Amino acid sequence: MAERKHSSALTRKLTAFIALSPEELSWIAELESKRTTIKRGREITEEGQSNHNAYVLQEGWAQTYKVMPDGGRQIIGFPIPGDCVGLRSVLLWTSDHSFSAVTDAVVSSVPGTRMLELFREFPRLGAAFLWAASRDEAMVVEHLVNIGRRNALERTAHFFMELAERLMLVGLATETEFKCPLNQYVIADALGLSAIHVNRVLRELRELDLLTVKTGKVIIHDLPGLRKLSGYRSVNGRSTPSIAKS
Amino acid sequence: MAERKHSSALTRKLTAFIALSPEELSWIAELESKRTTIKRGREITEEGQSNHNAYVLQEGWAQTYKVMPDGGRQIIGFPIPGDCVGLRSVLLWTSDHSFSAVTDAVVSSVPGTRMLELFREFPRLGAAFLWAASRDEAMVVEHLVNIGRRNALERTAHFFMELAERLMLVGLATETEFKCPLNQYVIADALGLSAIHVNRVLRELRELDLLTVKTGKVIIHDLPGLRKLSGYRSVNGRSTPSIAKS
DNA sequence: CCCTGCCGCTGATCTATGTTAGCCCGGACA
DNA sequence: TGTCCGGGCTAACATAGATCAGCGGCAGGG
Repeated sequence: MAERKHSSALTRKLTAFIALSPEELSWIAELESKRTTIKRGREITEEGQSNHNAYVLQEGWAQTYKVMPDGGRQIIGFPIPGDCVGLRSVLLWTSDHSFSAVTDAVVSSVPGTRMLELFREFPRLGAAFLWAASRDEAMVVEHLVNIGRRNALERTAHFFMELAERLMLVGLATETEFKCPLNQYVIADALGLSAIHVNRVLRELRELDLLTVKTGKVIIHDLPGLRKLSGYRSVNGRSTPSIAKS
Repeated sequence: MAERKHSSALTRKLTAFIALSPEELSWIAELESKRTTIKRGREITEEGQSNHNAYVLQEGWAQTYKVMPDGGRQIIGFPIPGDCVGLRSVLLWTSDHSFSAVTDAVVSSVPGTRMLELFREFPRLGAAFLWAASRDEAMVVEHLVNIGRRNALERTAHFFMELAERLMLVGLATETEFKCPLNQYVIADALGLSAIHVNRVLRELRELDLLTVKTGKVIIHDLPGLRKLSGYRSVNGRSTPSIAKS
């Protein structure tokens, strides 16, 4: 939709909320300039460190999660390009989750102190990041409701609906299919289920002619059916009140 | 700890992160000036409205939640005095959850537009609210992990540990007890369990001499035991990197 | 005073999901 | 070419937690 000038995913996202000055834009660009490639599976932050970076995901899939004492883990979310990870840790001065690459990925890492400087120098960016953080929080809340109050079938369906919609917004999905590198173990850790049960549920979704999940690819057979089953409500509508005067 | 001058709970919270100018303080004070009392059980925002207010809880207990199509609901959190509710809805331009009073409560309501003006006039407050929002998000994440990866007993124990710690920070709990107006149905909706099962679990916690939950009051018998059972990790440490120069 | 409704509490049963223990296939690698 | 490994897949069995049905106490209101 929006004509995408050649700009980073992050600035494209933020400008949806607030018009950024050239100076602000160039600072952000500089923050993002230091890019690193990370191999799939690599963990980027561990819980409990105390000197923090923030990361902007540029390419690839990642996951944020917490590990339990018994070795299990709960995946919080799957950042996609343009998403910011670890800002919370910077602000709260305590790393409360881990972050790793699901596929090979490219990230820019920003020292926490730089991030705080940025807010000092360009306070308007505080509001912009607040808006972005609110979107993230809304996603976590949705995830919470999904796990707390839906059974495995609805839950899984809902999960893929949400994923599809997010990816569509970035042009990475169509109405009928999208690429998806998540295996059943990862899906299980995200949905609070066992991998075995995920397998059963995926089979059932397939048998109901709703959704087929193969390695690397998801095919949507019956969108209205899925929507009905999962109680999914799209989060559309203009999502930008726009605090910029003009 | 901090000598509390007579200031609102909200400003006390925000100044923990950033030093506010007198002008900023007075604006916030004005925002908070319009107070309303709401009766217990009253719902303040419904999902799906489209003209939004933000609320600052001043006194009493509240709950934020989503209702499911089948009538069930998932409680997201229990704001306590000083917490801001509905900011997300204002920023995202879509009310994604409901909010109601658990006890009689006092709130200040702030029209969304005022809130946005505030960020335009005093951009530094954007960073301050971003910090506050990060704290909220961390709580939701913790809640997500709790529901996704702990069984009913651990989950319930963890829930009360967290509650106790939050209330202690505001001086509303001691190491051994605190007032708590939540009944078993509400606890169930928060933990993603049935009320019946909550009852059983509370009985078990009592029989294990860990925790007694009575109407209106929670008594902690064995803090280390609870901590061990629930895998609770305190979220202490200075939680303020402080972006203010001085 | 009795009625009503809320809340805590319980036992019996049912079911969704976890656990254990595998098989099979395809791709990477020696 | 064979072996190893990750991942999808399955069946049999175990169990945590939901559901159903109901009791009793207590506070508020007519």
